[in-house]
Amino acid sequence: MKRIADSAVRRLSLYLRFLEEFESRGLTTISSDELAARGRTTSSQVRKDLSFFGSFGKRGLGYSVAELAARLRQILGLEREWQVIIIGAGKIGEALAQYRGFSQRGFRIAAVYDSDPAKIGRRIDGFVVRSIDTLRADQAKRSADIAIITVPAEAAQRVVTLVVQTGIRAIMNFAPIQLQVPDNVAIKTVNMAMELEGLSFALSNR
Amino acid sequence: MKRIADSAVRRLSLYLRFLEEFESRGLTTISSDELAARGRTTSSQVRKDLSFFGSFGKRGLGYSVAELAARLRQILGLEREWQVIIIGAGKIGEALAQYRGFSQRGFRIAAVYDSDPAKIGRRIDGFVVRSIDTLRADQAKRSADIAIITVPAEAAQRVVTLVVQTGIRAIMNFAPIQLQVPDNVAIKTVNMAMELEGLSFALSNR
DNA sequence: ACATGTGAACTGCTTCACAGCG
DNA sequence: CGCTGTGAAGCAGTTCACATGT
Repeated sequence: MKRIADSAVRRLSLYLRFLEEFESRGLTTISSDELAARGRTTSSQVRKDLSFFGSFGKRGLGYSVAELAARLRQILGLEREWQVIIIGAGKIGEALAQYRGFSQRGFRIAAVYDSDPAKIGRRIDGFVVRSIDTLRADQAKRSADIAIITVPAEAAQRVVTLVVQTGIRAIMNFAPIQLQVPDNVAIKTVNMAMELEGLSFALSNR
Repeated sequence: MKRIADSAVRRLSLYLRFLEEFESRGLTTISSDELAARGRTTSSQVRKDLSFFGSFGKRGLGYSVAELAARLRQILGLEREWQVIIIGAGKIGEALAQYRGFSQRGFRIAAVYDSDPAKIGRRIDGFVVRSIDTLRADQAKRSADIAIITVPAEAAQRVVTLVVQTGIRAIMNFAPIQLQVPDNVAIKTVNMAMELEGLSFALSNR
């Protein structure tokens, strides 16, 4: 099976959002053209993206909203609930711990960790902050699927190495640093300062 | 002038980070090979990216660390300070308001806004939350450059339209929704749930 | 008639390879 | 001789255009 582009997966997520929106408005059928308009892309793009996984549409008619949404959830792995842990109980970790957008989509926050004794044991948004030292033992019984890293840059690589050792295979990194992980671990880095620099560049070059 | 790829601009930001790291270690010269190794790319990629803006290297030698860093700062528009406002004083807005990674790079948080009377006037991390109703008047005298949107999805489009009206030409959006802006406005959307879905996809397809 | 699904064409980013210069 | 700068080649992602099914 040929590898699908990262950008295509992002678009699938988008399409799913739009389908849910259409579904809640009571629409039962949608064309690639309508999906494209909603997502600022082209109808060919939509059809190509979908055709990668099969043929879900009816010629002359379009796609069944419910059916396509279900298929996308399946493709994206959203039929099950994923257990997520947050490492780093600073402001950003705290914000993510209570972010409703995650649980809404089946990402369940299982625990929040930190290494700072002043934070361990504190309660934030319903979670008692646990010591990072308990992570390994916790994972042995609970086994979370995804780790969100919100520790300072200096600590990030050490934390990620530990996280990978406990068997976690997917990481979302908010530390402004490029992390080394084995090939079989998926990692997405969100570097907010870098995004701002992109805007700075855009402002400076017009 | 040919348009440069978005991915290339991201890499320039990365290179600058590495250069600063090298600089602090006292290195004065660096080759495209060494930069590439640090950034998980290739030396040709590095040279191509840089050659887009001129020739900064010395053949047989490499690049002057200080000179290249300065040139990148100039290219990225980081020689000046940018005024940033945050709209939405929820947990995420609050986390960003105090995030040191921004000020470190010359992005100065000028104000935090919200529309909730319960939040307006409250002090968070040194900022008194201002009413969104004062934004237009504030902008007339202060004129921020960049707006970070951390309001709920339902409010985001309305807020962005207002922000654009006040003359802001760069937006970083954390609301999980695709926003409409005029062509002359730069916008970067960070959709954290969508990033997690990318990880979910990766976990489901191995 | 309408909208999908898909090869083929195209566009643009990345990698290669080497001439050019220090 | 080493490393840059850059055309040319290669590759991946996007768009086109049309045959196909309903």
